[in-house]
Amino acid sequence: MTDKDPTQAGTVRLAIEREIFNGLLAPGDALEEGRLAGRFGVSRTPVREAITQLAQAGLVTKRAHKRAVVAALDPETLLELFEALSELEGAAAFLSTTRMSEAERSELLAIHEAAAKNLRLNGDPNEYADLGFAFHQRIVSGCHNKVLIETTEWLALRVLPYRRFQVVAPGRLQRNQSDHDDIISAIVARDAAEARSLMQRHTLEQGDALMRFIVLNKATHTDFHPAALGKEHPL
Amino acid sequence: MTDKDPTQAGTVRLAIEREIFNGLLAPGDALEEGRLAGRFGVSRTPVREAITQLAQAGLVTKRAHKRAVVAALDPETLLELFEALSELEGAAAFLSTTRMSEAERSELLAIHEAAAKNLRLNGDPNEYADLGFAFHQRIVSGCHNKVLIETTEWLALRVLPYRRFQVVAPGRLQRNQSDHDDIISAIVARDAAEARSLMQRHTLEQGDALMRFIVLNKATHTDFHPAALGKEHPL
DNA sequence: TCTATTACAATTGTATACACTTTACCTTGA
DNA sequence: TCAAGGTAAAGTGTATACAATTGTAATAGA
Repeated sequence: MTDKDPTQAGTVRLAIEREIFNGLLAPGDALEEGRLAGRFGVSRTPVREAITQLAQAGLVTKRAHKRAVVAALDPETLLELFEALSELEGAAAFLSTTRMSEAERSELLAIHEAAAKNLRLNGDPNEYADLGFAFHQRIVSGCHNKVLIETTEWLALRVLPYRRFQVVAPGRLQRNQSDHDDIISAIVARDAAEARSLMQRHTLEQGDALMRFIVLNKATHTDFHPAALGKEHPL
Repeated sequence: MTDKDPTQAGTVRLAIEREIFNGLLAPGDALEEGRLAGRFGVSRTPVREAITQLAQAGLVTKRAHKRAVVAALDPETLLELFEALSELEGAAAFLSTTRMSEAERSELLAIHEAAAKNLRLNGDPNEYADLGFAFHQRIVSGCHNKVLIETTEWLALRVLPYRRFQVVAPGRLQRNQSDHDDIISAIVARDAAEARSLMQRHTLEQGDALMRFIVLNKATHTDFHPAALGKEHPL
């Protein structure tokens, strides 16, 4: 994901990505090329190129002669993202069950153990969230299909800020860990079909839980913006 | 996919896409900004922006200070693309089975019938290929999940030129139609799980068939470029 | 003859200037 | 007061000029 792009356009793109993820730039905010150019100390050209890239990645929306704005994830789109992501992660789990190397499998187990320990000892919830992301990411990368990995991470990138909300939802962490337990069991037992099914349901459930969270808090999509969900993510 | 982008950058992007698909630009060909600008009668700026978009879409590869080149789909990547695509199209078929409206279903059936008729009467193979694409596309769009649709079409775009090869592979058309028959049956019977399974296997089989075709013809990836597979596609 | 170094050409990356479109506000008339 | 039109301001789209980097070929040395 973090490609070493020495050009200013690449640097600016990463900077804007960061600001989107940690809440400095909220969904709906306008991205004015001139203003950003001034803030980053470059001309409009690399800023413009960065925005084009972000638009292609779906993080910002851009229409001709209109200001680019940070993509607003309305509840419907968010649900669609989780649905699509659940299929992709499920597929990855299916393939990973048989394709992961021993080293990859043991690394996955180590991450899972660390998460369990964090939960037992009431550790830092943000650290647990990071381990959770690592868990998903390792299962995805274990499928050894670059296209599938890239596609999955591309979608995961867009829901990442929202996925983190789990840390503030009561009971979600335990439920999350329990799901991970089952997925690990299926993978260890080399039951690929079961791993797919569990993984898919797990990701879908994350989306549903997020939707319930939104409804219960009568929140608009800006209200559950990452900035409102506790500490920012050290990307 | 075909957004009405009135800017020159958008126009140039579509023009380059066309040239990639119909073989004027073969994988590995360099995309020189200045030369393209001259050919299209615009300055380098919109050309550059178009290339950036194409790079983000995966159709061309671009590294800092290096010339952008048309993405070469080596056999491994091609196989990965089909594997990922099979999962996405399978998922779409699963969802479409229960989500398609009556109108959408009957339209799908009409396309399938037209393809069958074309095959019975030994019609134009290129027309059959178009109907085949329409068949897949309708099943995908029937899932009513914009994110899933966009993601699937994004991958399908990259294999589109190669997928067409079926028209010259002996026996593929009949086998293809037979698969479509089964998929239609599952959808009509509202058997979502079966539709997913069949659709996934079908797309995967298309990839495998393409690989066999490559091996049998001892062809490099440039040899089975669309330009060598008969008439170009009127995109 | 082969290799390394260096200068030059070709191409990309960036800045700046300007044209066109959109937006917002203000004026004018009913 | 409100609506409609126009005008100015803001912002994006494009062209062009220049800087920085890379590819290449020629030359010098072993």
